[in-house]
Amino acid sequence: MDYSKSTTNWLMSSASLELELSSSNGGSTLPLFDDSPVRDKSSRKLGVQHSVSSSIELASELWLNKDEAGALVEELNRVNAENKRLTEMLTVVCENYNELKRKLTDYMSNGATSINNETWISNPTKKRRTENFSNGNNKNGDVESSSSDEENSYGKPKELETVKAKITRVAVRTEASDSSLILRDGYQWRKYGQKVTRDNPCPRAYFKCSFAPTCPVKKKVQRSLEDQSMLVATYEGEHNHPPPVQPEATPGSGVSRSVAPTLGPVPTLGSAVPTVTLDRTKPKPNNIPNDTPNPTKMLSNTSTCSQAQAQLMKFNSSEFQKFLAEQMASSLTKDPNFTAALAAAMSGRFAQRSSSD
DNA sequence: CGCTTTTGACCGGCGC
DNA sequence: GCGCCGGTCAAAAGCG
Repeated sequence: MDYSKSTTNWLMSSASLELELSSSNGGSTLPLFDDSPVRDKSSRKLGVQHSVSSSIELASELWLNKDEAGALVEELNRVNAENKRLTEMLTVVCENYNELKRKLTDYMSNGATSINNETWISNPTKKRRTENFSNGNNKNGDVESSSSDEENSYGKPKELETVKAKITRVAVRTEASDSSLILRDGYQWRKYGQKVTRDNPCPRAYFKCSFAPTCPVKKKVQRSLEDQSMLVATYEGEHNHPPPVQPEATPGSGVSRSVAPTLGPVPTLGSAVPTVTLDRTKPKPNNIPNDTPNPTKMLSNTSTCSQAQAQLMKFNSSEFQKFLAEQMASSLTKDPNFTAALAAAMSGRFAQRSSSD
């Protein structure tokens, strides 16, 4: 499990941060993150330079009025300068990210052992392999080696699965008074069952991803045995669709669906089942919607990681949130489709005005 | 009316 | 083979 990649994916997807980090005069590419996934180069050639030059040509083609074209050029230059400023900000964020990643790697290699919730329950009579929903604590220390297809005892014939289901686990702290088993992670889930299991008196709820009809991802949610304010969710499989763009706004609004904080793609399971702990009891910082992915939460493990958390507090700042919003706006200005649509709309207005004059 | 949740029944794996 | 157990199904109920 690579927490840094999850964070990277979140950063890349949640705020349209696919920026071409080229300076306005040079165009040298600055890598976003050390481990940024390899992307189609052609899809990244969307710098402001392209927008400016093509827009100027477009403007000169569309309008003969030099004043208006000049105003447009001026505006584009302003956007260009803003983009440069944002690029610098993003560079700082990237540096912080890389530093944080390095510290996290050190931390993981030094003290934090992999958390594996998949255990053999020490039962003298039964050796049935069970899950431990008690918040990732391995009671007997007997760690089973990886086997991510543990949940194949379904009632229906197994589908032709050549790839083993990816399993990951997320622990979420909820209000003590909150007895529901709804865990909002940005996806839409359909509950299809609930069971009381032998090792935990709290019922376990079973969910299927309902955002896409063919999505195979399932989720099990159960309260922790030790700390019943902790909800432990186990995700199985990988979403075959992008996360919903609009997470559900408020709990309890409209149809009661289980929509969870966007945790990004279900992380790949290595030899250990990771546990990510979210704390939903704390107040939301700075206008962050309830279901907005939060890098701090995403990287907070069940073990304390004060150094990493301190670093990640930067991501939580209002400045960073503002920065994300600005990046989205910036991404729009760099989209050639958006530019063309804007030009078409403006040309329509100018044509309308000139005809009315 | 359509969708979701609830809940008892059913199925298959596993241990004895 | 039997019983236990986790996981799933599907009819009924609930809800907007």
